[in-house]
Amino acid sequence: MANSHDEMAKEKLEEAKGYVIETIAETMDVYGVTPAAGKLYATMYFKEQMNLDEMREELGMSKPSMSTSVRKLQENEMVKKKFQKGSRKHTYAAEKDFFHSFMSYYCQLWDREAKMNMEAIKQAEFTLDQIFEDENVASELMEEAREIYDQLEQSKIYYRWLERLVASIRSEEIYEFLPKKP
Amino acid sequence: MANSHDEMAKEKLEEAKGYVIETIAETMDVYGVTPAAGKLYATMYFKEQMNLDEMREELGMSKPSMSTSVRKLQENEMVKKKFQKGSRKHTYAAEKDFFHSFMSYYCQLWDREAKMNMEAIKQAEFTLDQIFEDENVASELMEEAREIYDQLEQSKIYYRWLERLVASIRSEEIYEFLPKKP
DNA sequence: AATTTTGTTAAATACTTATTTAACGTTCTT
DNA sequence: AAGAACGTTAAATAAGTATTTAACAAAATT
Repeated sequence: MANSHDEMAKEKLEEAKGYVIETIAETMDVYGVTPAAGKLYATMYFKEQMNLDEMREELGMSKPSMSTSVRKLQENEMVKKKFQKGSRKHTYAAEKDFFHSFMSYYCQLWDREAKMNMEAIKQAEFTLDQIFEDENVASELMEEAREIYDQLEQSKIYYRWLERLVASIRSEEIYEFLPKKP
Repeated sequence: MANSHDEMAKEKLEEAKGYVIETIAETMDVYGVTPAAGKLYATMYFKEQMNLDEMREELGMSKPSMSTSVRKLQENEMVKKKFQKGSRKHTYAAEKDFFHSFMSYYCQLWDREAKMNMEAIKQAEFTLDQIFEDENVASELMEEAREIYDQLEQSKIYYRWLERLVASIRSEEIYEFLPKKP
C-alpha cells in the first residue's frame, strides 16, 4: 500500500464522496435543519458511525453545535444513537434509507399542518354556527357566513386527504401504488 | 341593516376568519415563505381579490414587502394575477384549492432535490469508475470504492421514486390511489 | 411636457436564527 | 474524594433574512 496508485485512488474516493456530501448538505435546507446539521448529516452518510468529538474534528465546528445538530437530526429520525459498550462517548449513525427519512419528516410536518388547521376550522365553524342560529341577522350577512362555511368545508377535504396520505406512507401502503422499484 | 344583531354577526364573522387566518399564516413557514407572505396568503384566502394597496392597507405593511411577498407566492402558484380592465392596479387572487398548492410546491421542491442529487451521484460514480479501472489499486481501497458505489446506487432508487411520485402528483394519478374523498 | 400613479429595485435597518465561547452538571477514573 | 472526560445549557457573538425607507423607472393622466 501507500504507492502512487493508492494515493490517487484515495483522492478520487474523497472527491467522489465530496460531490455527494456537498449536494446533500445543500438540499437539506428542505428538511428544516440548520446548515451545520445539513453538513453533519451529509458527512455521516458516508461513515459507519461518529461521536461528537469526531464530528467536531471532521467539520471544524464547535461541540455544542454538533450536539444540537445531532439532536435535531434525531428528531427527524435521520440519525440514531448507537449503544456502544466500552466507550463513554455517545456514538451516532446516519439513517441511510432515504425512504425512512422522507416518511419521518413529511409525516411529522403534514400531521402538524392538518391537525392545527382542522382545529382552527372547528373553532371557526363553531363561531359561524352562532350566526346561523340568530334569525335576526340580515340575509346578506347570512349568505356571507354561509360562503365562508362552505369554503372551510371544502378545505377540510384537503386536510383529510393529507391525513390519509400520511397514514398510507406510515403503513407503507403507498409502495403498493408506487413501488420503490418500478 | 346595522342593528345590533348584524353588528354581532359581523364580529363573529371576522372572529371566525381570524382563527383560520392565524393558523394558515403560522403553518405557511412549511412552504418556505416569509412571515409577511404567510400572513398575506392567509388574508387573501378569504378575499375575492386584492391589489397591492389593499394588501398594504390590510396588513399594515410596506408596499415593497407586499410586492416581493406576492411574487414569491406566485412562484409557488399560490396566488395568481388577475387581469382586470379599467384599473391600472395589478390585482391578485389566492389559489384556494390546496391540492393545487400542494402539487405545485412539493413537486418543485422534490424535483430540485432529485435532480441535484442525481447529478452529484453521476459525477461521483464517474470518479469512482476511474478507481475501478486502475488495476494497481490495493484491493482494500477497491473494496471501499465499491461500497460507496453500491450505496449511491441504492440512493438512486429513492430519487427515482421521488421523481415518479412527482409525476403521479402532476398527472393526478395519485388520486386514483388516494382519492380526494375516500 | 409636467405631474401623478403604480410597481420595483437598492440600500439601510431591524429582526431572527445559527454558532461559538463560557459555565455547568454528571459520570467515570484514579 | 479530587480531577478529568463528556455532554448540555446559557449567554454572547456572528451571520443571515426580512422588512422598511428611499430612490427610481415606466406608464398614464392632465
